[in-house]
Amino acid sequence: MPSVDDAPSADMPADAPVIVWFRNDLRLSDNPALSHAVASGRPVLCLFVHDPQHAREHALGAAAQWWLDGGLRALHADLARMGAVLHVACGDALALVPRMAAQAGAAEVVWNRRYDPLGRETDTAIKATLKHAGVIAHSFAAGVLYEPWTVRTRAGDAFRVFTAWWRAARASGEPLPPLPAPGHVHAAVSPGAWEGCCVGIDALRLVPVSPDWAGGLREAWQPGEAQARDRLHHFVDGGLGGYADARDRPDLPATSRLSPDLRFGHISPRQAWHAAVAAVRGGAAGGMGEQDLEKFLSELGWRDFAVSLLYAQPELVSCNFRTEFDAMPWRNDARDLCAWQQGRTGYPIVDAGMRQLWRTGWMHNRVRMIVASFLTKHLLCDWRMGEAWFRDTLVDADIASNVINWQWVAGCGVDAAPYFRVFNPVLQARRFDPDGTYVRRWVPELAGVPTSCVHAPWTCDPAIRARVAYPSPIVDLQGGRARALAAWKGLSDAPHEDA
DNA sequence: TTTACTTTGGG
DNA sequence: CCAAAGTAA
Repeated sequence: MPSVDDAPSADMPADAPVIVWFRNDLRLSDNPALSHAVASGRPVLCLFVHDPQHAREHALGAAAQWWLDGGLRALHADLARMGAVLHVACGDALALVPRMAAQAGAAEVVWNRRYDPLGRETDTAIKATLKHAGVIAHSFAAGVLYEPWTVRTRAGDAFRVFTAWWRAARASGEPLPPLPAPGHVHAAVSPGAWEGCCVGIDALRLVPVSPDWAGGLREAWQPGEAQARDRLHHFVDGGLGGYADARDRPDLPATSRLSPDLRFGHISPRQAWHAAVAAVRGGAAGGMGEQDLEKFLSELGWRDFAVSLLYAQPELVSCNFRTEFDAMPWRNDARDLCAWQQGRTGYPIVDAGMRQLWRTGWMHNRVRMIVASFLTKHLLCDWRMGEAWFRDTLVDADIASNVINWQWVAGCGVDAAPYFRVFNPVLQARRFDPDGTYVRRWVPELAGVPTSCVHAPWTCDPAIRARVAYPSPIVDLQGGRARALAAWKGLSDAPHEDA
């Protein structure tokens, strides 16, 4: 998998094109595959392949498809400014990419690596097919700070604990400085034979039409590399002041909001890393923001850690890391799940988060943990149900982060200790949304409720309650917690490795 | 990346 | 009485 030097096709004419196959790297800067293609001196063909079947079965939910539409349009426009064209095909990449390479008489196909199980399988097969056909296939590292196989224990195993993994990763050196965007792309003439399979972005039908539920997404986001760069600079320009603490506050604009940009590669984690380091260490603040910087870098690290765990164990997309959880007596109550999805649980912080997700395709990180704990603990719903909902509704939905973090919250993942993570949604809300600003923003029914009871409206004065149309709690917190701990204890009685 | 319950010590 | 600190799960 690490970069391979393939037999050079010396017999290829000098004007045989290079195909840059874009996937989760919709950007021009710090794009090693694109830079390699430009540096080769050959004419360049830029290609994106959408596989609806693959997308349906694997992690490209409806909200992420909406983002992809905007991301492709932005990349198309950015490439056009460089003098190049983004060719958009629709179908099975395994069949299309080798065929299109042959039709174009391509000397080389290049891409930036992906690490999810299905992506790896597809890319390995395509690489073999291309090589067999005498076309050079070359892949690059661009989507992570540290590729999964580069961080290993002394015994050569994968790490299972973040802090140990992070120490080893950082000891392997600083991530490479980002590459500049090419100044100009020498585009190849579009092969006539590509007409048949290149359909254009509209034809992918990535955007919802009837009903058009994406209004909230359009208000909240503008996909694209330029917008990602703006978000990054807006975030780091303040020197990350207070990030370490304020990042937990959903009522404050303290997080980077870069998750969808990283998911689709409008920005690379290396760019985020180096921009943050430069802003803090280069700034006048001296060592002041060091703690905030470390916190932000470690959040980038968590993203890589999830990738490396899934790389080591692809079955974690659907199997419990701790197999004793296979016996968990999930209730999976359909009405509970529905109330959770729609933000009608009667717990304001949970409902606010779920409504923010539905409306904007994104949820604050702290609130993600609260709603996930509530679903898997208090409602005793299988984490896979929550994972599927997040996958379909988050614009930043990423297989590795999604499954690893859901397993972590549910207690069946690495670094698990289930009883540590029964979040009390009322206490969490009081601590991290002390004025109720976040809750009132997303649950407008509670706008007139005083702060003293906004996170637990059933405790309000009856006169206030009577004026507020807001559901009663669907589960008792104490009872739900006790039920979850009892279910977990039932598993613990069975033999397992550690506590 | 927690909670809930107990103990302690100051008022 | 209450907050802070300790601790078990």
